[in-house]
Amino acid sequence: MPELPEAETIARALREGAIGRTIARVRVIRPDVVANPARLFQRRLVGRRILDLQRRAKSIVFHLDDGSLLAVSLGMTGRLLMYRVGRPRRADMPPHAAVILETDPPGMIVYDDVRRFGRLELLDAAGWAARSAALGPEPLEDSFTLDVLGAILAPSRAPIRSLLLDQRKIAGVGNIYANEALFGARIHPARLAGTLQPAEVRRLHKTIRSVLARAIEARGTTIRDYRDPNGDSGGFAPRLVVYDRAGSRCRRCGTVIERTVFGGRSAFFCPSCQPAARVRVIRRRRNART
DNA sequence: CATACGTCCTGCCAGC
DNA sequence: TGCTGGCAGGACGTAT
Repeated sequence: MPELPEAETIARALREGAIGRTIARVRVIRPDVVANPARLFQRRLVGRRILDLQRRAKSIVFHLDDGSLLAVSLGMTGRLLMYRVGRPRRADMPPHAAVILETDPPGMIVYDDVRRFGRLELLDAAGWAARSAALGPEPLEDSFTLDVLGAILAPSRAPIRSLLLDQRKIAGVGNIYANEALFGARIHPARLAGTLQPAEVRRLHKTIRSVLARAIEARGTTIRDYRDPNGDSGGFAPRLVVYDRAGSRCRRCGTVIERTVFGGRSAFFCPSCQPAARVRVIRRRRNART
């Protein structure tokens, strides 16, 4: 569930509370969320000090004092909860705690995940570099220019919504913000990426960045499960214009928002503001090879 | 190579 | 009230 803005919100909050702490004890309650063998994961983590926290795509990355990195991918329902002083009372423990890091000074960082699609992975610097290299550019960085987006879209035959979800192409965009950015750019989600006109690419470049930035300002979107490390919901849900609004009226034109499914995921759009692809001539070039 | 689809897992909610 | 089917913010592996 959590996409770039939610992961960024979590990383920022943990920067406040977790940097400088030493991991004193590691409890792996649900080994299936740990990518490493659980014993190894525990042994390597205990005694490490947290030097820094970063976000990459939808992952939160702990930088540890031996040069290793702990990458946390939240899946659909993962949460990183921070208890700055001591430990929560039993009744206040999150119900689906999967991994618990007890810290010194006394405190806790709890990874909680109902569905357990998330993963915690401890990597050395080279391992993390390889993972990061497999991901596309960060859409909020200055290096993510209009030309960079154009070069990603042009050769693709995938529906634009599917392409936006492909982390190897662009990092951090998930289903909520893909749909929101496409509405802002007035592009139907099923349009084939390579068929977008220059003006449409320009609009999309702008709306991808603006919707992500505004969502970070609002501390993320909570549809149901998302919480920040303090347990608080994000504030962006009321600003969603199409996601999860099928049957409601478009805020721009009043047309009823529709929902359709492709690539196994829901797409939401305003059929009036985001018209389907024009009937287009199918151009097929004869291939030289068989 | 690129794209499409099923799968992992639990809980919630609408509809009957 | 209780049950059932559908659906969920992700991403990996396999098929085509």
